[in-house]
Amino acid sequence: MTISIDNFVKTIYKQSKLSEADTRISTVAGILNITNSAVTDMARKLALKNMVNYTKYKPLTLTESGNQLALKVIRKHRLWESFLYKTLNLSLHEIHREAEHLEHLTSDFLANEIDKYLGNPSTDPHGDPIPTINGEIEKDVSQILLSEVNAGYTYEISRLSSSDKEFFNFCYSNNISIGAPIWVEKQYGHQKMTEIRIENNKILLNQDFTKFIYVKLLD
Amino acid sequence: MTISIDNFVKTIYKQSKLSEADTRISTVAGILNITNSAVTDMARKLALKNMVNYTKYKPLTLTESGNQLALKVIRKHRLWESFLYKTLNLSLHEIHREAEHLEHLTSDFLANEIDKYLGNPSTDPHGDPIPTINGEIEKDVSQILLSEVNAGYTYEISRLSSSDKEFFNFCYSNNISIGAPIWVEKQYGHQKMTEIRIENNKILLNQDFTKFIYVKLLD
DNA sequence: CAGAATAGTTAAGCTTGCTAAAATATGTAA
DNA sequence: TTACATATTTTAGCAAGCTTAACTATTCTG
Repeated sequence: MTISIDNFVKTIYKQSKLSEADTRISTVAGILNITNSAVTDMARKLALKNMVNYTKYKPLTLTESGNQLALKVIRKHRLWESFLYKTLNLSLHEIHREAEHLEHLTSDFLANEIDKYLGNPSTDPHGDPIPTINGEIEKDVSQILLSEVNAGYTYEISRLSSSDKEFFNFCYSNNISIGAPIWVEKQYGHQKMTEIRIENNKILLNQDFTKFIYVKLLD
Repeated sequence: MTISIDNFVKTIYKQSKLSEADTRISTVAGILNITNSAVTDMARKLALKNMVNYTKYKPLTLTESGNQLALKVIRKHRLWESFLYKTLNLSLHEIHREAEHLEHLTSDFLANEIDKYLGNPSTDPHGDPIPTINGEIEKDVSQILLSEVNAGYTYEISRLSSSDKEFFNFCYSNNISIGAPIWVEKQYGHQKMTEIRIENNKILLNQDFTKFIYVKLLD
């Protein structure tokens, strides 16, 4: 497996979680920053290798072995993030940036040694779950995207699932961090905005934020 | 810079230290496990990029910028070895194997963070010097290859500069480790063998070992 | 110093992972 | 339901990093 293939299946994996219907050629091309034809090309090649299901003009999906590869890459990514965070004390943005590269040249052996060192953590510093060595990933159904929660309740932030520097800068400045309690004041359906109250500050978040923040209902 | 280029300049750098005259196309090809024509090809391309000095039929040498790139790669390699050794407690053979991959996808930023974490070490766990961020590398003239020392003196082992698993297995079994004192009984010039005494055991080492073990004279 | 052995070069060709441009299919709005 | 906009596919082509095979230069040996 090459770095290109790693990134290709990882992208399909993640995009499928967001929207199966929108895991289309042009969407994947946009994320990977390559042309549509390069994506069509790769999709065909990976279909031959039984990693991807490809039907002309249809959204892309992963086969079971494509799925397992994606989970392996994500596992390595999140283990690196955890490891660099713990040892070197880098920021959430920096660990992502470095892990994005290291994930591709990491042996299963090394990933497992890092996992052992960390005590087999279930999540990384962003709160994202770390797939196990067997390719299982925990789906915590109690976690909901902030863009989709009901207004009028208090929640606890459980994941900051972004990779963008500005995102984390904003979160840091506004005390949006994992474990912090927030009150959801109102959801503006049409404008796709969410009004929250955190430490007595009122903040209006758009989907650039609320699609990356997961919360749990506090009872 | 690509992984191929990293490995190419690293190989020329290391081979040049062993023997400038024998830093030839076929020698480099043998080390990289590619054909002579692939080496000629790459040498030409890197000559255009001003990394390598290439004259037909002559040994390869690095330009100043090729040298700097090689030192950067070696720095990252040795920092990774040191970091994995310290945190994960891997063996000398394992750290080499993993660093061999990681060195290529490591940002200067990350290398510097690792360096800071380790307290700017001057050598890695093999005893090999770590180039500085400015591309300087310490040459300790008091260190001599075991293949070249005079018999009849006691030395201290200062470097085990190999990457071979069997090499380290043998060293481990015979208490050959950094810091250990050894008595050099005899040098057999013709057969290229060295007879040493370590912890009252007499061992005859050939050049597969003595070309990778550096020692310092104990006074 | 000739000739053989060895090393190096050149040429042609392959795969991977892309791009650009042209052709075609799909979806949508009038 | 046509017509257009958009998405996708197809075709041609390129650079990197290789290989194999044929050819040529260098070096070693007798």
